[in-house]
Amino acid sequence: MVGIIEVAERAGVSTATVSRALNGKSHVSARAREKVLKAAQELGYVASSSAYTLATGRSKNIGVVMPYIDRWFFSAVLDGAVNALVNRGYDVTLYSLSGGPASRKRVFEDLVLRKRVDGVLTVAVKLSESELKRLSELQKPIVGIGGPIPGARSISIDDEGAGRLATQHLISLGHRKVGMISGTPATEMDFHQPYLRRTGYQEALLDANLDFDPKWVAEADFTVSGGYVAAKQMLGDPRNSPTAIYCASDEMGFGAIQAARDLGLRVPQDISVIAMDGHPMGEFYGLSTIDQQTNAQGARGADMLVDILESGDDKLLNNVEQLTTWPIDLVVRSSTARQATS
Amino acid sequence: MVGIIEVAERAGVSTATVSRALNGKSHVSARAREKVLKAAQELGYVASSSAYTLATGRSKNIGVVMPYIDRWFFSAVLDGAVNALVNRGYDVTLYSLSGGPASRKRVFEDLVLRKRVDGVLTVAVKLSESELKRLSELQKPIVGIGGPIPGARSISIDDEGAGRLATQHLISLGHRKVGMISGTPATEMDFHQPYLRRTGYQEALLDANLDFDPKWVAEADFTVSGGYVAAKQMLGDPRNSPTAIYCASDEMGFGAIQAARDLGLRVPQDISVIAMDGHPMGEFYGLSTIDQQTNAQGARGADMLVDILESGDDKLLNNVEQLTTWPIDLVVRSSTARQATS
DNA sequence: GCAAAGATTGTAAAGCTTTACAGTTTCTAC
DNA sequence: GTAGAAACTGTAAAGCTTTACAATCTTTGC
Repeated sequence: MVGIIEVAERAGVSTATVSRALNGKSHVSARAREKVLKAAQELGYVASSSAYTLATGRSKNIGVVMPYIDRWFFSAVLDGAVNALVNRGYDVTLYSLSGGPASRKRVFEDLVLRKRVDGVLTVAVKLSESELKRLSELQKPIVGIGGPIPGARSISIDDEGAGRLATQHLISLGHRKVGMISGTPATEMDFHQPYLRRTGYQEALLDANLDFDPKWVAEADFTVSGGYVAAKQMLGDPRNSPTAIYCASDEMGFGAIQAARDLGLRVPQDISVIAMDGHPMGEFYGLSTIDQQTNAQGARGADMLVDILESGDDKLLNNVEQLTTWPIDLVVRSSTARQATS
Repeated sequence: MVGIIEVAERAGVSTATVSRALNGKSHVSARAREKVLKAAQELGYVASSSAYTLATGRSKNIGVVMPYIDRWFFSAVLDGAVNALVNRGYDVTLYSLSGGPASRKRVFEDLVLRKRVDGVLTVAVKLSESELKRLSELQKPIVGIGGPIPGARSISIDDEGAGRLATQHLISLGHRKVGMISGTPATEMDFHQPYLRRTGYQEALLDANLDFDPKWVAEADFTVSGGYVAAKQMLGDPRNSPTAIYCASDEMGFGAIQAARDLGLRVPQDISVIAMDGHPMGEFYGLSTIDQQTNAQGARGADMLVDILESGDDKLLNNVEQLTTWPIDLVVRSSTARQATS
């Protein structure tokens, strides 16, 4: 195995100079730097990361913690984060919480403690007081995506505002009977998007002095088939069904569109559907939506984390509560239209 | 920072005994082990992974390399791998190849070399001769998923057989005019699934003495909208359109179903559609498919890798070419049916 | 009770890098 | 030409663990 000593010998300098040259530090003459680079190149030398970490205390590695991996929202955030981090020279180690509370404890106690990561990016995970404390003690910065984290930095859309905006869009098109398919809070998801989005919906109705029929609100599990079942139930009643539906996720929106079609309703002539997320299949299905640029959220969160790490300012590390509200876009496609005058 | 020395002092033993006790090695009396465990618990001690890696040469970390992260197939494999690995005490570091050839080179030269990972799991990535050589030199075992890797272990379905099976299913239902929507090989994907699946399709037609019309084969990019466009084109010609279509991915299948509906064709009465993958939305859309249990492939690949690492048998490490053919299941749903007698 | 074998424990080296500090060289201004 | 400053370079310690080897204790068979 070729180590820094071999490089130093070949270049005819000391290991200290090799280290400085390879890490781009100053106080190295151009000539020495060149010799070192050449020797390292020829030997195919790459510094051992464990020795680097042991010596410096930094791992150039970020831990990403998320409740699911194979759901679209999470994989999109992850993709954005990985790309941003690789650009800045960081690796990503992935921790899933789907193993239940025991694995969750292990993630936070064990893996972070072992100096494996320089910082933690959480997605839709609300840290407990003790988890936060532990990370704080260890000077590990944290950035959360998908909801505010008390005592830490986070990036989140305004879920309530999103619900209101979507609903207002429907109201502005003349709809008076507006339903909603809300999400159910899954156990591993620590935030309250379902609740907040529904609050926004109700406020928009209230502002517009519109009736609110409890039958027009259903809960589903964020999936296509969940949305389908809920929408079919809601739209099936010929005497009292809404003319527009707001779905709390695009996937539920796909299901709702399908349900409408299966009931012989035309979208958008008979029923308007708007959802939210910005799922890539949304364009295909012509689904109007509130786009939250999931990928970019991941990238931004990653960049924030690295900025903190590289600022060198320890004061930035801990106990900074700061919520970055992520902008959302209303994307109007063919699934929403002015209500037919009856 | 609490290190092994503090634990040793508190337990009244040497650091060697602490290390042995904590790592479950033998040659430690029950009494000493108990004292150590207690002291470690009280101090909240966790060994530094960089020091561990430096001393042992093992990182308990697996690198997963894939061309995309936010596409369903890849995130499903990743999910399976992460869960399997966490169960066996390994972390996962994720490398995306979407940054192009430069980042690819960096992944293989740099990151693996730096002793960051004990082994590599690749998904739909064909390693070059030199990449393989480098990994071999470093005694890093490799397992590939999604295609055979010359000179290494891999897990793959029989793509040709899958194409044949799907096509035979359609033929067995009485279809005589069978089309296919094949994938285009994306630059980052190194294997030839598109080609192989199409070969299987053509062989099945040949075996059944059926005509093969070049118009009945289209290429699309594996996405829903790609499948939609291709299917609409193929089904739009009223004089000469197939009565059944085999799509090389479920997402293209969703698009094809939609295209048929938009053309006023009923699925499956007027047109049968079968695809392949086992996408979770397939059940919702009633799409018949060839299920390849993506999640389980990831888990199996991860387990293979850890088995090699923990066998302790160096001969197993390198130059073992071994292809595990992964079983596939024909899942018949409502999108395929016997052809209407005309 | 004792020797030998076996189990347990401790000491210290090894693993590889970064970096503080001290020492050396080069340059500048007079 | 020289003193002083500035830039460069090297030595050696620190970072934390595992583990080979040596030393000590315990058990066993007679």
